[in-house]
Amino acid sequence: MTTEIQTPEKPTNFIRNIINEDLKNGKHTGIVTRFPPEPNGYLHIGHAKSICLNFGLALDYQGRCHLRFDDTNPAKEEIEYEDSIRENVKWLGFQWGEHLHYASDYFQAFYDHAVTLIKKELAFVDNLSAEEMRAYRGNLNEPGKESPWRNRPVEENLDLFQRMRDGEFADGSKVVRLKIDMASPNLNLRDPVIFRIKKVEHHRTGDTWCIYPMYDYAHCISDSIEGITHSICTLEFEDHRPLYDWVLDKLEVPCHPQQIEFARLNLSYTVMSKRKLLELVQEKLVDGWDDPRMPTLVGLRRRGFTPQSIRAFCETIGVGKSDSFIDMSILEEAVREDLNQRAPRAMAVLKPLKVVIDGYPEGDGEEFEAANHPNDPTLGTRKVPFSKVIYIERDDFQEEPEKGFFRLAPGREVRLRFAYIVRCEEVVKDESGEVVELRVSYDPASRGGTAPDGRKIKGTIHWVSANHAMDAEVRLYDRLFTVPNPGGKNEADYRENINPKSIEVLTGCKLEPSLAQAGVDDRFQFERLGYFCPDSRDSKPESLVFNRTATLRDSWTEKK
RNA sequence: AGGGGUGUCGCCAAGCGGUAAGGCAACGGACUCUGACUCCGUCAUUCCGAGGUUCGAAUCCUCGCACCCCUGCCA
Repeated sequence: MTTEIQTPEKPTNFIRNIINEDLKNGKHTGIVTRFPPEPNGYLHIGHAKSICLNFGLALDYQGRCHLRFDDTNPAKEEIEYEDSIRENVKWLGFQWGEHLHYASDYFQAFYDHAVTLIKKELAFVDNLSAEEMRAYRGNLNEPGKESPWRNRPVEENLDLFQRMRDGEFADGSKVVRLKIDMASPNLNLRDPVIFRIKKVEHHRTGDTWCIYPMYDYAHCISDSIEGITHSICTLEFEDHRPLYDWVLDKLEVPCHPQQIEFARLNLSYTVMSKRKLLELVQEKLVDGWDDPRMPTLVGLRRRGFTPQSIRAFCETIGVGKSDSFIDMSILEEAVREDLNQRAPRAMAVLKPLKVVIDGYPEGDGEEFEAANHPNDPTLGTRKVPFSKVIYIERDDFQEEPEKGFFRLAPGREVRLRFAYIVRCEEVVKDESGEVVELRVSYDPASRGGTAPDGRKIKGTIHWVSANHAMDAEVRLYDRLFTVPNPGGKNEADYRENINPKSIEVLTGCKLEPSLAQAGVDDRFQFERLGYFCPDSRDSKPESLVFNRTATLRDSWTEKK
């Protein structure tokens, strides 16, 4: 008998294999996954991998994926993070529909199940202090010792637990622990704590609780309550799986989801830990959580990354169990691939060099019809004004052209994109010898850019008409760190490896007028330079600010 | 008395006893009004190592080696 659910012909991975098997042998008829962030920080590209995995699986197998906030520790969690997380997931293009859940929705269930465990003599209230408990736990090589409170009578445990809940005891004075095995080689099984006292107001439940469940205990029960079939988490929870299974085995719960672990994302030239990200923000080493150099989703968004490109990235890196280290260039390549297809082209001169076209009439000049995309006519065309004085990129002129350089140089011809072929006739310098202006002649017969005599013009450069140009600030972003693994073991303090050139602010850049209409979500390719977008925070109609998302590939500079 | 994982091309990653997919990178070449894009071609006789089983092993067995994770009342 074959399954009705068609197995997608996507690149396979071990998780899909498990699901396929479960569907085939009838263990499940559909799948339910979940993305369970703790609302204590901003989502980053590593979370995107998990989001794409969980929501992607649900989509492919026509199941569903829940968004569940793992809000079991009110001391660390804040409502503002929640909003950001919801928005990020939505921005990535995924929907949880009815299934927005909170671990805090299940607080009563956690409590009731703990009572059951106590009654079954599988849990007890412990008076040991945190330090004592650490001492009793043993270590990697030695077994732990049982707490002297481990064999309290059930009634006493029940009474104490009730009073913990009622707020009779101080924070830290008591916990409830499972009775598993203090000699287990798996430290997670040495009578783990499942409830602790924290007289802290919870952002959703207020002060109705002063005891809060621990992750290991809450997570498996939450999964079960929601009917999750495959509970996907990262590798460091592998050691917790026996505990996940133990709890569900001892309790009468709706179902027993299968926990599956995969390798978290490591990206070169950035850091991914919440702690380091937070430090970067707090120490003002970056401009905030949404600094375009940050690997956070808000940062990537402000930088100009599209949801599509991030999803494509997650698709291409795959899912496995071996510790992987993905090169930043893969992420960059993902945006280029997406934007190359969709971004309208425009011309912008970042480091302007004035060029006067001798023989060209003074005045308003003329307009050229420019294609918005060289390979996709459906993106239409726009008018680009041209006149006697224009700006070109300083880098597109070399007084003494190096070998292989085929742009503008004294006596050489170059094509102004969409406009005319010009020849450099004169180089004007200031007292210090710096080139400040070029005088060029132009070939009126080459209007539009093609030479009527069919002569080959190797170089085509971009330009902006001086009279029509709009001034703008352009921020050139690069990798935040100078070393591939700034958070690695061998790197001293990652702060010392921050790339001083990770942001270069250019002012007085010249943009073609059509860019004035750019909206926050618009992405452009500035021809021959890269992909850019207006800065969502700082760009104003009267003072434009653009961010560079990524450069174009450049086999010329690379070769040098 | 430690336990749990992982090792396939520079980076990811398929493969599940029948003779090493794919992507990115790299390297050639074609095309080009973006040194972009696109397009063609090349790129692991070998799968951490050593033995063994088998007609046949990356896949099974044995013994090693390397790396990652675990001693929160964090998740």
